[in-house]
Order: sequence, then structure tokens, then C-alpha cells
Amino acid sequence: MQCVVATSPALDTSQLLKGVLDIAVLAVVRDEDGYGYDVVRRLRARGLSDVGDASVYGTLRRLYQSGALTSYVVPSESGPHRKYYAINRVGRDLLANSAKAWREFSETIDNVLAADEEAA
Amino acid sequence: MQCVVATSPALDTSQLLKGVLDIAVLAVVRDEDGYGYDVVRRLRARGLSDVGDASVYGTLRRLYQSGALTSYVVPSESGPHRKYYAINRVGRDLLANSAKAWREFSETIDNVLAADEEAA
DNA sequence: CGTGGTACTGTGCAATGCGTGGTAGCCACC
DNA sequence: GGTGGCTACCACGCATTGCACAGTACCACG
Repeated sequence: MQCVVATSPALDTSQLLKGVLDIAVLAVVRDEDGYGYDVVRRLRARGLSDVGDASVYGTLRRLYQSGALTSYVVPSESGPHRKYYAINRVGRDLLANSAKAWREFSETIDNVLAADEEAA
Repeated sequence: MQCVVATSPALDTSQLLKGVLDIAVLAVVRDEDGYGYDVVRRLRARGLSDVGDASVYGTLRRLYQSGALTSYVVPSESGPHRKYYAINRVGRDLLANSAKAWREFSETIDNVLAADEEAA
């Protein structure tokens, strides 16, 4: 019988994040220095509600290793230490370029979808 | 001294495509039945200028296997045979849902970036 | 017969988000 | 004191997916 409910297979929002998480993290950190746990919260608050914490930590490390972020540790009196990340020139440039690329890309996709709807 | 030229490291447009290529292919095929080689051309014509052909063929096969596309082969008098793909109900639904998800997602990202610029 | 364009396929790689589980400090509550 | 919960970070392994590359095949033109 198997009347599988899934007419609309939950589409992988996670795949859409690929390559964009970097930009989002950079943007959030540019606002204000932030530590991992908090960056996750900020991203979620801004709409990326189901971003995984491991993804963010990984991204922060990657950005740090690529020289886009600097880092310093602040011991907290009420809890574990916090590893803050701050954006620097490289990160700012990267963000600017990435944001531009993102806009061009998303416009392109919008066009592809729009062209479709016209013809539909 | 190392004044490395790469202030703007070519950012991975390919990563941005992740998960979106499906939508784009669906949209293009929805316009009109198409075979791989031609879908590639159409996508490139619409702005996805550097999409790899292997990616498109792979996507078509994936969509076909997931039941979103049907397929029929048309022998060509002038050249190799052509494997046409056509969208069906499942594909249409998938496209509709995916397009919606895309719009929401891209808005979210735009917001994240915009919030950044405000605060900058 | 070689070159070039068309058309499709298979293999292996690399990037990246995510789930899971682990470590650790602090606090409140029973 | 033990338990649970919140904060905070990290490492491991997996799955997805776009891509480069190589290979096959067909045709036309010179």
C-alpha cells in the first residue's frame, strides 16, 4: 500500500547553505566580535534557524585558518572560556567580494526561475 | 614581503550552486523538453556560464531516478542520439517547493548581509 | 583519415554542512 | 554529593553534490 506521504520531499536546505555559510558568518562577525556559540545564536536569530553548531565552529576555524579572522580567548567567570573571533582586512574584502558574488548569483537564479514562469 | 596579489580569492561559485542546480535544471526543462547537451547550453545562456556539463548530466540522471523527470531517446540523423528529459507532476511539485524554499532562503541571506551593512 | 563539433557516460576527487559524541566549567535543585 | 542542565568548544565520520578528466560514439568536412 505504501501511500508514502512525501509528495513534497523535504528539500535540502542544508545544500543551499553550501558556500553561503562563510558569508553569513563573516557578516555576523563583522557586526561585532563573536564567539562560536554566540555566532550560532545570532545566525539562528536572523533566520538561519536550523544551522548546525558544528558547521559554524568549522566555518569559523576555516575562516581563521584562511586569515580572514583573528582570534582571542576570553575566560568567563560564569562558564567556560570563550574564543572570540574578529574580522580583519582580509575578511572584510572577502566578505565584500562574496556578497557581491552572492547577489549576482542569486539574481541569475531568480532569472532562470522567472524565465520558467513566463514560459509556463 | 609577500604582497600576495590575491586580496580577492576567487570565491567558489561552484559551492553556491549546490542544491540550486536541481532547481535550475528543473526550471529549464519545464520550459521545454530538453536533452543534456542542450540543457547545458540553455543554463549557460541564462547566466550560469560556468556550469560543468558533467554536473548537468548528473543532475538530470538524479532527477530522473528520483522520479521528477521522464526520459525518451530520439535518434538524430545528424549526430549521436539525444536523450530527452521531460518534467512530470512530481517534478513540477518539486520545482514549486524548491523555488519557494530558494526565495525564502535567499531573502534570509540578503537580510543577514543587509543587517551587516547597516551596522557597518 | 584526421579534425572538430555533438552527445552521453563513468570514475574519482574535493568541498562542506551535519549528526553524534566527548570534554569541561558552572549553577541550581533535591 | 549527585544529577541534570546550560554554556562552550572540538573531533570524527558521513552524505551530498559539483567538477575535472577520460572514454565512447556518431557525423561531416577537407
